[in-house]
Amino acid sequence: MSEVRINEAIDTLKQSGVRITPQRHAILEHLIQSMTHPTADEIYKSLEGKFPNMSVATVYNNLRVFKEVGLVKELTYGDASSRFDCVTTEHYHIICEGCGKIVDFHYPGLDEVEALAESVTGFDVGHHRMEIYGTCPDCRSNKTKIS
Amino acid sequence: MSEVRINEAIDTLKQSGVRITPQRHAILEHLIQSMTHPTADEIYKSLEGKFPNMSVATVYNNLRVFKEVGLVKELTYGDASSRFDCVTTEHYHIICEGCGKIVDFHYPGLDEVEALAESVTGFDVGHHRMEIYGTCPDCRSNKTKIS
DNA sequence: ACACTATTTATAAATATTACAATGTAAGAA
DNA sequence: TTCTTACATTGTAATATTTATAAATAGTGT
Repeated sequence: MSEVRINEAIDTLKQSGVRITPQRHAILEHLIQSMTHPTADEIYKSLEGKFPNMSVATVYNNLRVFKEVGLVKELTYGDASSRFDCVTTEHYHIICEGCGKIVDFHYPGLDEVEALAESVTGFDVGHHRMEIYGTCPDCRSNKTKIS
Repeated sequence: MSEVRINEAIDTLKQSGVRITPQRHAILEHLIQSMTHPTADEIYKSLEGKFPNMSVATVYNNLRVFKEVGLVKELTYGDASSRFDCVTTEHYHIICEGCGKIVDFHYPGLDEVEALAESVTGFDVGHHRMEIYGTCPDCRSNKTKIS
């Protein structure tokens, strides 16, 4: 279960010399257990019960720490809030333009494209980002009902 | 030259029933001629000379109009300013993590990935976004000099 | 136990973008 | 042409996300 994954994550943190505070544990737990890709504010709000006087800054700080260690990826969306994704296996995201839902889907990894880009542009390639946009089944059926 | 492309873009706008104001013409011209992918603020600043009392809001408004017509794509980067890219041929971007430079590079288009995502998730796929991150030749040579 | 460092908190600040009301401008009808 | 109406622009205020900072707190090692 997610127990295992939390412990793995904590080990990773310890190995990087990051202290495990109660707040960090809770944020990590929330990230791993929630199947959504929460925003910083969603995490903050969902932990208000357990930590009535936790600060939003703490959430942001620790998400940055997790990012630096490589446990978490930030998905940026312009003016809107970033969403945070606990990195486990290699996967991409498909995003519903109707309701904003984000669904994971697996794909081999676009190594070819990286290689080509590298040779064409002379860059040293580090990583890439890919997202697919569309309409999820729920939103599609809602649309057809209306029309 | 870019003359042609500007006229094509203006035709597209006219066909969509969008008025061609001096400001719109200038923003469009700047987008097409500049090989960079400017931010709204960069466009605003670069047109201050010609239009001393143009408002930033005008730039944002018209970029939205251009986006709706499909002439322009917005590249969002979290908290940082969005950049705007005049859509011409199908291409992707490689972005330098050192200096922020964005370089275009052409690639066949990831139709396969879209198809797979569609069948796996049940979404109706509309479009996708892909970006590659790395270090550009300039930044790489700067780094080696220092070390 | 003590000194030192990392972390959290609370608040203020920075920044990008949007909303809104007022003014200006262009296109069509009379 | 002149009136009317709809669209554009301007200027400013508001919103929202994220970061910076300083003070308070907790944890670690000697």
